[in-house]
Amino acid sequence: MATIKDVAEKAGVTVTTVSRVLNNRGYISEETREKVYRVMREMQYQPNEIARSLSRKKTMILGMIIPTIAHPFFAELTNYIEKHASKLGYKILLCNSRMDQGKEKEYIDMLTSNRVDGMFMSSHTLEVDEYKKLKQPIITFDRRIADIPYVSSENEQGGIYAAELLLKKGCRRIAHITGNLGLDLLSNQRTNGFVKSLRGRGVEPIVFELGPDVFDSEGYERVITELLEQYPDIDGIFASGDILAMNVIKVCMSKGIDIPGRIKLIGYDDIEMASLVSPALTTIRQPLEEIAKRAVQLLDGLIRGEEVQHDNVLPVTLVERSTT
Amino acid sequence: MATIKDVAEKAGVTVTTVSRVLNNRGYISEETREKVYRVMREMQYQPNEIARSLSRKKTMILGMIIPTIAHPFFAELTNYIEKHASKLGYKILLCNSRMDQGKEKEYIDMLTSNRVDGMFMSSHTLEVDEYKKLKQPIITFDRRIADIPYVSSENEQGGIYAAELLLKKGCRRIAHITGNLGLDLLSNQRTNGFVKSLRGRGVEPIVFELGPDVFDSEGYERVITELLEQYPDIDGIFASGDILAMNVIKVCMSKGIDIPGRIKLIGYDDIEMASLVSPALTTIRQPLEEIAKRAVQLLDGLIRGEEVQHDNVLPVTLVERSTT
DNA sequence: AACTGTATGTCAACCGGTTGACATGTCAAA
DNA sequence: TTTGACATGTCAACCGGTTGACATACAGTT
Repeated sequence: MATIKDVAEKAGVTVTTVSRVLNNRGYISEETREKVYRVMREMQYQPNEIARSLSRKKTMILGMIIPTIAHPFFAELTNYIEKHASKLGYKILLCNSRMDQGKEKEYIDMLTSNRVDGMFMSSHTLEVDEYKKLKQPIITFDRRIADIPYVSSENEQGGIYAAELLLKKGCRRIAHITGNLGLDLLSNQRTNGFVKSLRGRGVEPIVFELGPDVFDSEGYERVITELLEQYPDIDGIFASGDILAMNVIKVCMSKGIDIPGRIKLIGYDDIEMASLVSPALTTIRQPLEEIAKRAVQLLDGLIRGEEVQHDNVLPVTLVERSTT
Repeated sequence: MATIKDVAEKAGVTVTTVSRVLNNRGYISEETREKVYRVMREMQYQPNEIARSLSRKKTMILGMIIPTIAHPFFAELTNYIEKHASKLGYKILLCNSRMDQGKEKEYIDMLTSNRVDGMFMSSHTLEVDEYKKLKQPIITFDRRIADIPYVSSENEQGGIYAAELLLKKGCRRIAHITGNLGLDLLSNQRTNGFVKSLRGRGVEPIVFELGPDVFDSEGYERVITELLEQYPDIDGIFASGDILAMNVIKVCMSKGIDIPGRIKLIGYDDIEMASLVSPALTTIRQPLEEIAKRAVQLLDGLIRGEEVQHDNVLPVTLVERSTT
């Protein structure tokens, strides 16, 4: 690969001049500028970003730590993160923690070693102290950790919407299936809002919590089947994620339970798939692109050394389709 | 951030010794090794990978260029790529080309500038020559470009499986919906196999090709609706992707067309979602994890300067579910 | 004639590691 | 006593850029 020296020699100038052209600093005549650019093109010169990063102490790389990119929610989130980050010139290093503490820690160290300018954390398997130790700019999703700025959505309100809709539709025997509540995530507030709202109307929901290790369809199906067998009179279900809700549809189909006829179902997130499945899923929509955009703005702000807003809670909306 | 010099000073040794400890080279006494490690821990030292990369001329980073991570097929593929790449110590830089030539070119340049050790290309909007120019180790998916090693699956066989199943189920008025055939992808062979197989049995399929810009659900729906209205007597459809097939289900549902009653449907890929939707999708399964694993092995081989196999075509299987 | 703005060049330090060449010293085996 | 494996140190070049300090030279103003 050609280096800045090769370019300088061939163009008959010094590396300082080439560097000036490259970085638009100091005085450069139009003539020299063009000559340098021409030589660069001829030699197919690509400046070595590694060397630049080293001397500038800036990599323009951001780390994205998520449980798994295979999950549509994280895939869509990451998609928007990449979209908005690339507008500002940042690249994304992808890290799938697979809900494994060891992997998550390794990835954090790796990102630190690679001197990324900042990181997004959407996997939170570690202890709070582990995160507090980190000195790099960080934005978390759906989790408050000390003074790390976070982005989330009105989780409690989402739960309330779900409760109100199910009640309005006449459900009285209502269940809620949620991920592991032990992880101290803001998404647990969905459960709070839902339960509180129902109790306020005299309905005591059945809450089913997934184990910490349940993150695949088989696990979902097992839990859902169990729920339906244990409480055969259920007439409404609020699942804390769309994929989970789709599994509910699947299990109900296989058991001949009609949705929305016998059971009304509400999901959460509004991933693209939600409007594709049959019956189309009623769900609580998180503004994914807004969330991503905000997260990118915040992280960029932190990197620039600005003060940024600590709490960033975006509104959710009820999207009614065919499962209610 | 602490540097190797700080560590050396505090440990009372030279940077050479610390470097030796770090890289396990030369003679180091157990005593010194431990002392150095202890100091590293105390100072929370993380070696600067940027500096290492610069001097070693190796970044251990791989680029992954795909149309969009929001599409479940690419999300799952990327997931497995990351899984297997990380086992070998590689990290993944994520690049969404969004089917835009400009973006794809920018990303290739960016990856070159960042001196990634190799790249996976699953977005192919550029001219063949653009790819041939590249000197880095590259693996492509589903496209043959000169002597760049590629991984794909038995696309033609997949098409044949689909044709045979539809015929066996009694379909006679058969349609095929496929992505843009102009892109010179191996996946176009699905169409070849399908069409050839049907013709061999005296059935002439209706082939609907998506425009080069169609890559969203609305576009899909429009085309599918058009197809169904233009040919109301269709009794079998082979869609060249599962997401596309799910859109077919959606449109049929909305038009009151029963699947598999009136129309039998086969998808392609077998993404996770395929078994989740209702009715569960009959599809041609690509061995995604195997494909990813092979691609990682190949790229790693190229990076190590080994000779690797040029053609890597993995078997597909028919997965029969409820849409046929 | 003195000054100023523009356009380059020269030189060298720096970013934070890696690595090779070579020197020195210890200790145990031959 | 010699030899050689082991353990560390010293020194400096190198990876490929960035950047500041300073020098030189020319053209146009005042």
